[in-house]
Amino acid sequence: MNISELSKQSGLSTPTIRYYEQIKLLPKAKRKSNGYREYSEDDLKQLFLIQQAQQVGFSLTEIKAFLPSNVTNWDHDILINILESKIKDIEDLEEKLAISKQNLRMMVFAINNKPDEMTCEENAQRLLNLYYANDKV
Amino acid sequence: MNISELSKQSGLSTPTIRYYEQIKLLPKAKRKSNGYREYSEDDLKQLFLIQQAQQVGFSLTEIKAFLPSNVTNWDHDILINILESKIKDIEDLEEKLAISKQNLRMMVFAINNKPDEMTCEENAQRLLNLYYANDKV
DNA sequence: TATAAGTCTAAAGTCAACTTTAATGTCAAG
DNA sequence: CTTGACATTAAAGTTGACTTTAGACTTATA
Repeated sequence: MNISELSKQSGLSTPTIRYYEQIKLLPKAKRKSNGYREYSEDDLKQLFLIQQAQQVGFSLTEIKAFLPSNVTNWDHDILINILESKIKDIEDLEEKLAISKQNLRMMVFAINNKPDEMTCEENAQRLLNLYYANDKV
Repeated sequence: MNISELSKQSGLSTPTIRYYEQIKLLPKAKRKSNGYREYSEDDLKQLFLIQQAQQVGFSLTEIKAFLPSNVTNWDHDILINILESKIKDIEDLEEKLAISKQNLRMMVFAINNKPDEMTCEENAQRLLNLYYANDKV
């Protein structure tokens, strides 16, 4: 398929796809006789993979390290270590998310239950303290 | 406390703290007679709050919107909506994290269980397909 | 066959989130 | 009373991840 088709299917713009090739996040694309890039389903899969990793907070440089295509030459033990440290990163992030969610819920609660005689400023102070109390847990 | 003390306790550099003031993520700091900024525990709490929100993927602009200090003038219903949409964002992210973790685990598994007769290239292809299969679930 | 739509490249521009630089002022220790 | 650590500002520079621009070529449509 042409680049615009890959763009449509992946949801990434054509310049982004070319940019990914440039920074070696995608292999150099095969070219048709006219010079146009030619893509396969595998490229599409790889773009999905990249987007997914990106959404959970990995930088493009980090992603490069564990793309299957880059993985083939690697020492298996090192690779497994990288992967497991990524899993650990995700688990750390999951914990942080849980805390943040808790904080946001507390905020909603505090706003819904502001004592009538409290000013907005006092309530803001109260919120900050609620947050902080939770951070320390 | 002085800016360097706040820096130490918050883990943010002093230029970052000044930058946050500039973009109004922190209120204009009180000044001592010599012009030095003077900070309180509340500022520290706010910096922790900011860092936490940032770690879970909110931009500084987004964070500004739901800082207690900016929240005081807001319409409660709008604010509650913002907060609940943030909670929703976190829950979406949690789902993505779970999928990614699953994918990474699959990758570890695939690497540990590469059939002996398979080349690295074939295994890379196999990995990509495993990922993709999982994305589609 | 002209015109629009798609592709190419290289290079420059953008935006967020900082960091660095430069020039100057203040304070604490020897 | 000077030296070194800390403070101030405004402005410029950096990095990551793209996007936009410009000029040229190709392909599909009226």
